[in-house]
Amino acid sequence: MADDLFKALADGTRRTILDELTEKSGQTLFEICARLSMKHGLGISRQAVSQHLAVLEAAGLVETRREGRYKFHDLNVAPLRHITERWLDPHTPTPEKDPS
Amino acid sequence: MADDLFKALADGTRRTILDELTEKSGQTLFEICARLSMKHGLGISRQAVSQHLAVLEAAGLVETRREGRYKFHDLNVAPLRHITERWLDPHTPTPEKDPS
DNA sequence: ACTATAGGCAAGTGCTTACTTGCCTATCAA
DNA sequence: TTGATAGGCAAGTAAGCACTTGCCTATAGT
Repeated sequence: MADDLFKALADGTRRTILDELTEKSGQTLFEICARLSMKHGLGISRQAVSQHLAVLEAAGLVETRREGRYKFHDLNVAPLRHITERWLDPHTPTPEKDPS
Repeated sequence: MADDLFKALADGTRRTILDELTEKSGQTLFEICARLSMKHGLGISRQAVSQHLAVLEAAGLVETRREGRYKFHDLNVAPLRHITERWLDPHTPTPEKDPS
């Protein structure tokens, strides 16, 4: 749960994708590919981006909706809100389950 | 910079170490090893913990001070404070440098 | 001096992961 | 129906990472 979230954030390309979705939510896979290539000079294949989006979706950071042949990707920042609380607020520690 | 931080947080054992340092700051390597083993049932070698601490230190999350043959590890939560701001506050996006 | 304790260094191993390549399905426009 | 566009699936590769093993240094107690 928390593991998926931190693992998703561990990759720089995925964080850049979150940046792009922050700037404009509801983008398609191809739109994200184009932006990564144009704005960030990332020479990355469509499948690689697709796999990154799957990781972000598994972490709950991205939600998708299908419309015809398009699939739109929306950002969900809710999981990000309290991920650092367990260390920033020493009064109410929320120890994680031992890593499995 | 931000990459080191997120990479450091990506591992569950390292997050548990941060939990332990939150509970009691200024622990030695052996003390941390003992706690991981006792409280969390982690069968992990001293060197593994040492390497985790090095990663946390590179990320700025842990600071160390030597005293005689002891080396104490202190938690520094400052880097954690604003890591999600770039996505939580859409008005002032802080786009990361392209991943190197 | 000898021994125990606290820690560091470096090479090796096996699993994970980011990425590619190739092919396949589905929707829309002509 | 044909062709183009948007996306998915699966196997393979190469690099990264967590962890171990073995040995070495330094401080402290006897």
